[in-house]
Amino acid sequence: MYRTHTCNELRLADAGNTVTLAGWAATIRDKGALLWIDLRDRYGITQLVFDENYTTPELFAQARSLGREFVVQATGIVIERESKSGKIPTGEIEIKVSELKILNAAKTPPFTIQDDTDGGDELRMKYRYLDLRRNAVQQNILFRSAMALETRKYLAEQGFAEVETPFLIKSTPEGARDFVVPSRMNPGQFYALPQSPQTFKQILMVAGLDKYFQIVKCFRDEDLRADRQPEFTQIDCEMSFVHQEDILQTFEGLTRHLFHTTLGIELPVFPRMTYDEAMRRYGSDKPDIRFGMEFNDLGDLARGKGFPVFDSAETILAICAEGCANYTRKQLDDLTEWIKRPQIGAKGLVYARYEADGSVKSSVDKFYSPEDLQAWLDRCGAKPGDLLLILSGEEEKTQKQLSELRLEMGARLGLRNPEVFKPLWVVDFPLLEWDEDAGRFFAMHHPFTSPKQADIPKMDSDDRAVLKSMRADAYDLVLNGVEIGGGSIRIHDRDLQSRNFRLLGFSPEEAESQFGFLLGAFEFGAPPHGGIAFGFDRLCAVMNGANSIRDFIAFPKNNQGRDMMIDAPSPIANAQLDELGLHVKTE
RNA sequence: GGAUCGGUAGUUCAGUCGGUUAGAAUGCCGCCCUGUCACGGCGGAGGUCGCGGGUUCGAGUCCCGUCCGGUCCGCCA
Repeated sequence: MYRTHTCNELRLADAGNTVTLAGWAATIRDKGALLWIDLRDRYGITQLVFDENYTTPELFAQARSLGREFVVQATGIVIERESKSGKIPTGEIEIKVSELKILNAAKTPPFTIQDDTDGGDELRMKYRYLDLRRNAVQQNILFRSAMALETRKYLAEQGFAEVETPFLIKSTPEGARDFVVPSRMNPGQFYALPQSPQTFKQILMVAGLDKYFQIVKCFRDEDLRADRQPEFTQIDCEMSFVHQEDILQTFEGLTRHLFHTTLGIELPVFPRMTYDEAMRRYGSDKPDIRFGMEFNDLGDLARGKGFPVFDSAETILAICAEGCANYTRKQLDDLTEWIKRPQIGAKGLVYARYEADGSVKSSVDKFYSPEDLQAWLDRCGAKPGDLLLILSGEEEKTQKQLSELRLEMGARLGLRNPEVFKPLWVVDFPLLEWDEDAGRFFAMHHPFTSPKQADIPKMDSDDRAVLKSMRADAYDLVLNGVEIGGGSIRIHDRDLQSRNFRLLGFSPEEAESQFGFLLGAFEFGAPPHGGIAFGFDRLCAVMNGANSIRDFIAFPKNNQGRDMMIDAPSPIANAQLDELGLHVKTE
């Protein structure tokens, strides 16, 4: 037996008992005649004590010879500490060690195994097994484990069946790039790893599974970000005989259950907003509603007064930053520079200060009378002391730019508190998205998304504006400005699906070769169905106020898609290539 | 594909206008210390300044190229 207790179990009530603990030597404090070792395992820390008065010289020397991160087993009596610590649950006791065994020596780690480690990201990823020993990271992984367990509990309770779908599937050109896997037995042919189990879960509905879920890996061969990994995990669900409302209710319930069980937080009923409203009020389909600072349209007030930039602008939008009228010229210049960076791409920033004395000072005083400016302030509901920030230009771009500025101002003003959670359903997404480069429509959600019943007649229109105005039974769950999940009611009618494919520019032959199995299935009695998928890694990160999902993934990739620990990807031997019938092009 | 920031001791970083012996903290090693818990004190070792080229009397510092890492845009149905 390696241990009788973990390192977070013993308390004052255990004093006098002989115990055996095992773990890592976290810190060793040598005081000469006294020596303490903090023994650490996943559960906590228990202090071992060695005292010249009663520890044999041999044992004392052995204790002194230990290095950090040695794996040791210690047997001794639990005693009450002379100096207690309130910092750890075992702080009132320590182990008077009588027997010490080194289970494994360890090299000095390249960084400290502490909450505030001195290790940089690169080292931490290379030595991820050491990084994962750190309490801070371990808690994240354990949080994720609890989330997965609670997800299964809740969905099982609701009657969902967990079904595994294949990882080796078929490549399709729509959507993200696929990771492909060569088939040895079928030379020249390739599997693709799923971007999501979309078609399979719909087929499970045709098969009568009624309610399906899976906590499943998905793969997308696109460039990475702090919140985007090439392999990531979804809570993937599909339900039969449901309307949008049933799905929203079920997954609002799941989200509330997860917050309740893992964080002890009770979320209110989630507000809902249409896509159009979200774009109008926040310029984003995933607005952070922890703070206001909503958009105001100044188009009718600001045009036609001789300011050429505004006169020629399709859209003029303003936000009101409360209490920012005292911004210095330098701060405003900084904001202007920030908004002009290529990543944002605005041409310039117009401001109007509502001074404390009630006067208005703006960067466009030349063109506008105080009365004009007052009308802007009133439109935005500004109070003395507030600052209007105004962007103009082409509508979509301006919305996007001002949305970025709004988030930046929210952050600067400390309005994006990571401990506050404001969930939101965004509903009624457009069915189609026009791609200027490709010269055709793409599905905004995916090609199986059902148009709203009332919009189905519009499908036959040749007018691009009419098609653009079509709305879908598609919805996203947004939490603190992060898209946590999305889904839709699916098309279950073969005829409607064919019409949708036609809109998306698929010839009947292309539709047949790529999705024939699904279209075929729809001819054998597909029930009305719909579903949703949550980004599991992202949900874990947002619930902990973290921006990066990497700390919630045990073994993440870096932003070149590399696993720094195992050093993948890597070349393979020629023999292996031959067997797969592959030849690598060299430049 | 593009923008941007960084690479100096095991680690995290500082290093002025280009100037002669490249520093700090921490970690590591040694000695001391009877209540530590970020223990403390004294001492010591530790450097291909990412790599290659260039400018210069002289380069960690300036220029060009390149590699690696972070963040972002494009991309991500």
